This record gives sequence, C-alpha cells and structure tokens, in this order.
Amino acid sequence: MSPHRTRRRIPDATIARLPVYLQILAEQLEAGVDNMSSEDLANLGGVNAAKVRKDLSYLGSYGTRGVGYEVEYLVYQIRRELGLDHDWNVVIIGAGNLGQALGGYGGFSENGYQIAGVFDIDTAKLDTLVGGVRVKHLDDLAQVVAARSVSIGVIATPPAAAQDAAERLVRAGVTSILNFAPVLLSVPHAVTVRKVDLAVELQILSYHEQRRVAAATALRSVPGESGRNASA
Amino acid sequence: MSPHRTRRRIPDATIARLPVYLQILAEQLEAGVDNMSSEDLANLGGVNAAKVRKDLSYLGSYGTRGVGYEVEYLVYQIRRELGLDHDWNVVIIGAGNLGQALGGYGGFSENGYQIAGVFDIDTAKLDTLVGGVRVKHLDDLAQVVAARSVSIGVIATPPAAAQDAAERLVRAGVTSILNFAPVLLSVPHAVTVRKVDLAVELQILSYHEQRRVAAATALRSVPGESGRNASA
DNA sequence: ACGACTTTGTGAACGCGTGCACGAGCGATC
DNA sequence: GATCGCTCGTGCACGCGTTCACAAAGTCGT
Repeated sequence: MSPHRTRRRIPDATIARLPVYLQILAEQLEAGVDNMSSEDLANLGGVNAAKVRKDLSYLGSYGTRGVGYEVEYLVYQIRRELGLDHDWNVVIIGAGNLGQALGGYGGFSENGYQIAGVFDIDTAKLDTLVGGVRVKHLDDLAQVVAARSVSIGVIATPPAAAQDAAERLVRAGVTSILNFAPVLLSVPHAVTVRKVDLAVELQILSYHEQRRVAAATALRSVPGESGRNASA
Repeated sequence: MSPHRTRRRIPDATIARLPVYLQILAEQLEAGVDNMSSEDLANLGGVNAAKVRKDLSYLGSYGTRGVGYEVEYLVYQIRRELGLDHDWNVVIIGAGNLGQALGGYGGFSENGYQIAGVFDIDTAKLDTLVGGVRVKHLDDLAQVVAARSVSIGVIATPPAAAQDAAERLVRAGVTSILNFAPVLLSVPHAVTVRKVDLAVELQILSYHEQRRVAAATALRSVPGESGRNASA
C-alpha cells in the first residue's frame, strides 16, 4: 500500500538491461520522439521485443496496447526503479591512471552521480585535481563518507591495495562497491560488489579470436569434413 | 585428430570464469604452490567447487583424482584454450582520458597483449605518448592493423565517434572489439563485440542501494510485517 | 458505434547453466 | 598388494531466464 512498495523481485538480467533501455529512451526523448513500441526499443537495444516487454512489465503496466510506451513517462519510471530519482555520492579510491580517467569521465554527473571525493595514499598525488575535486588522503575517507552520506565506492587501486581499500570503504559505511582491480574482494554479506576486469574482457575476446583461427585452420586442412557451417 | 582440435563447445559462462581461475593459478604458482584442489580454487575464486570441476572438465581431464590439479600444467592448458599461448596485437581508438588510462594499464603486457597503436582524430593529441607508443591519426589505422595483423580493437572514444571507429576497425580487418563507449555498435555478424559501460555498472549498484533503502524504510514503518529476513 | 488493426502483457514451453550426489580412479599406508 | 581416504569427473534434477504465441485492450478509420 505504500506509494512504491517493492514489487515482485526483478531478475538481475533485467536490471542489467534497464540502464540500456534508459540510455536509448533518453536519447530518443532528446530527439523529439515521444512514443516507442517494444519493437523500436528492441531494435535500438539489440534485443528481442518480447524480452523488452517482459522486462518493462516488471516495472508495471506502463505501456498502451496498440500504441507503445510513452517515452518520457517510461524514462521517469525506469529512473525511479534504478534509484536515479535523486543524486548519489560516489568516492573513488586510487588517483592513478584509471582513477583520473574515471574522474574525468562525463558519465558520472550525467546520470546524477556526484564525485564526493578521490582518495590515495601516495602523498605525491595529494591535492592534485581529479575530476574537479582535490585528491585527499585515504585516512580522510571515513570522514567524507559520513559527512556526505556516500553509499557507492569505486576501487581503482593496484590489485595489492584493493582489499584494504574495500575494508576501509566497508568500515566507513559504504554498501556498494565497483571494483576495477583484478582481485576477488572479501566483504560482508550485506555489501554489493561488482567487478570490472579489463584482462578478463580481453581474454574472452582472444578466446573467440583463437577459436576463429582454429576453425579456419581446421576447415582448410580438412575441407568439407562436416556439413556444418562456421557461422556461429 | 589434429593436436588441439575444437572440443565440445564451452559455455560462455565458463569462458568468463577461466580468466579468473588463470589469474588465481598464476598467483599461486608464483607463491610456490604446485598443486591445488577444486575446492582451493573455488574458495579463492568465490565460486562453487563443483562448478570449478565442471568448468575445468571442458578443457579435458587434467586433474588427478585424490590429489588435485597441477598448477603449472593447468595454467598452460587454460592459457592455450584462451589463446594466450602467443601474443596479441591490440589497437586503442581514442587517446582521451580513458585511452590514456588503458594505455598505461599494466594488465596488457602482463598477459601477452601488445599495444600496436593508439589512434585519435584530434590533431592536438597526435605524437603524444600513450602507453609507450606515439598516438597516430585514425587514418593510419588500416595500415597498422594490416602490418601487425591486429585482431583486437579497443574503442575508448566519445559515444558519438564510436560507431565510426567500429566501422573503421571492421574495414581494417579487426574481428574482436572491446567497446567502452555507451552505445550499441552495429557490426557484421562475424565480429565479436564486448561492451563495458561504467554508467550501466553504477546504475546496477544504485538499484541495489535504492532497494536496500526501500526495504529498510518498509521495515521501519511496518515492523514485523513479514517473518522474512532482509539478509538477501 | 463498430470492425479492423496494432501492440501490450503474460502463461507456458524450452534451453542453458548451476549444484548435488555419487561412482571412478589415484596415492598413501601398512 | 590390498585397503583406506581423498578428489576428480559427470549424470541428473532443479531453477532461472529467454522465447513463443496469443488473448486482452487500446486506437483509428469509416
């Protein structure tokens, strides 16, 4: 009965696609489109139309049969579901290459993420500017997190420092962590961690690449061995 | 009959975990560990032991019952499967913040990825050094890709330039693309694309964060409404 | 007002990946 | 060399997510 009470649980896979829909819808809204069908969205998002409908149905019945979805309203609903109806304060740990790149990335403020602080232990980096904020010492983390009620932390440290960074974040009260370091973080159950690992991505690509080469080689050495086509 | 012919198809989910196992195994090898059980690996990798065994079984039967897996040999086998038994040349498109961070990232060379070139259209950036190589104009892409048989391209451009970058890569003969721009790339069927989107990651985190807050609020306003625990 | 057309929302079937449970196989010990 | 203990490899059942197919519900034209 509360205004927006937790609906039936939304699948993780759907949650991962909502930001994509949101991105597309926002673009289209900007371009003056005020109504879209699930098929329009599916084409632009590179997915199946039925999947789009099912995904959106988890938010509620916000479409109009025979017409489609009102872009502006849908943007509002998705943003609300993702918690984008208010700003989030984010801290970045690590002011190296990656930390600087993240700080300078426009995508933060665009979607309502404020950089509340950038931290490092390297005294040489203190007070340099990253993403418009002055780099502070890691010891000041807790104070900033508390003062600006930060709930999201980004770890952009070398691998060896990542676990310590995570522990400091958790101790300070952060409950969501985006980890760019190639290590598995050990955190309490209640903390959400997402990992982005460049090396993993590259290795997945080179697997497919290697497979392509192997397939081509096999085809050349034993032509017509099987009737199967290598179109996968 | 060929030395390493394509085995049964390996699930994508497994492929995504192999780099993680590899990382752990390499670390342990470095630390002098020469044998590990599936449970050891599972603990360090944050997954289920049965899953580890199933994953590794796709590569072949490289374990010894009653003992475990020989770390060095397993590293070799995983590296081979992922195509890491030789170097890969990689090009980076975009010498902005992100391109520079990627260029300076150690994880490239560590795993046998060579940066064959960094490209941009901004003439102000030409000839600056990124990751040890001089930034070239995007028009020189095809020549470099051909000369050094590059098969992997990384797109680190602003969103508006990403599709053009992708097309240039494809035209030059690149068949695997790692896309950091928040847009859906349209490429031929035969090209593999993986997308890494910071905004998406943040939004997934804030969804969970928002959900946590909502749950806490609901709990406070209607205490003991249900017997369920909020430990998920 | 009514019928034709369009598009949503969803029940149901399918397929893939996960986790369990257990047999098979290897090493150690006596 | 037989027994015991340990760990791998895998068949099987389960569950989640995807896809299909269609009824429900709205719009538009006449």
